[in-house]
Order: sequence, then structure tokens, then C-alpha cells
Amino acid sequence: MDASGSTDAAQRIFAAIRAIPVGEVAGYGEVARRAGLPGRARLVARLLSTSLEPGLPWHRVCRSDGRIAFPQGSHGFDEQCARLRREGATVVGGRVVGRRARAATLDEALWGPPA
DNA sequence: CGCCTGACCACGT
DNA sequence: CACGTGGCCAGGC
Repeated sequence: MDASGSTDAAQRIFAAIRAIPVGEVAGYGEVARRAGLPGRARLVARLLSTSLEPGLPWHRVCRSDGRIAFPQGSHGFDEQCARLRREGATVVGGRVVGRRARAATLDEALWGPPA
């Protein structure tokens, strides 16, 4: 690792997460892809679980289907849910519902929808 | 050095 | 929509 204490991959992932617009959510895989690390979704998850950075909008990161990664009722779930709502998003049944989180399955529907 | 686990993802049934 | 399977990478034991 470098002198900053984190690997380049980690830095890119953090940058990708910070790049998520307020009120929107991105899947782990999508974040990894944007960070230039396709297929490293698990790396993103592990990063958030171990080396969370202060000021990082981790609450904007959820599963590919728009669901919060934590089990309903957990502290993490509650925290993420509250933060998302504060940003204007809506959470129902552990699912993030913005104007469109109705993605059938793919992240494409979540990030690249035709107006 | 090998095995198990994990804030995951996609596909097929 | 639920379940099972394979793949991916990194860390802990």
C-alpha cells in the first residue's frame, strides 16, 4: 500500500462512492465498475465494513436490486435508512425508492434509464 | 500455506 | 419471487 495508508483501488472506490449524487443509490458492483474494478463488488463491501472513511456517503451504497445490504432491524440498516430519507429518498421494506429504484434487475435500469 | 467467511453479483430453474 | 450454483477478491485463523 502507499503512504496514504490505502491502496489505489480503495481510493478509487471511495471516489466513486463520493461521486454518487445525493438521494441516489448505487450497487456495490456498479461502484466497483465506476472505480475501474469490474467484478470487485466484494472488495467494495469489505472496504465499507472494515475501512470506512469519515464523510463517506456509504449509505448511498446498496445492493444491485436497490435493497439495503443489512438485515432489517440491524443498526446499520436503521442508520442507512435514516440517512437516505434525510437526503430525500424513500425506503420501503428495506428497498430504496427514489423516483425510480424500480429496477427490474440490472444496474442499468438504476443508472441509465431513458428519461 | 490452505480453508472459511463475507455490507456481493449474475444466471438458471 | 425464492433457491441453488459459480465466480470474484481479500482477510482471519
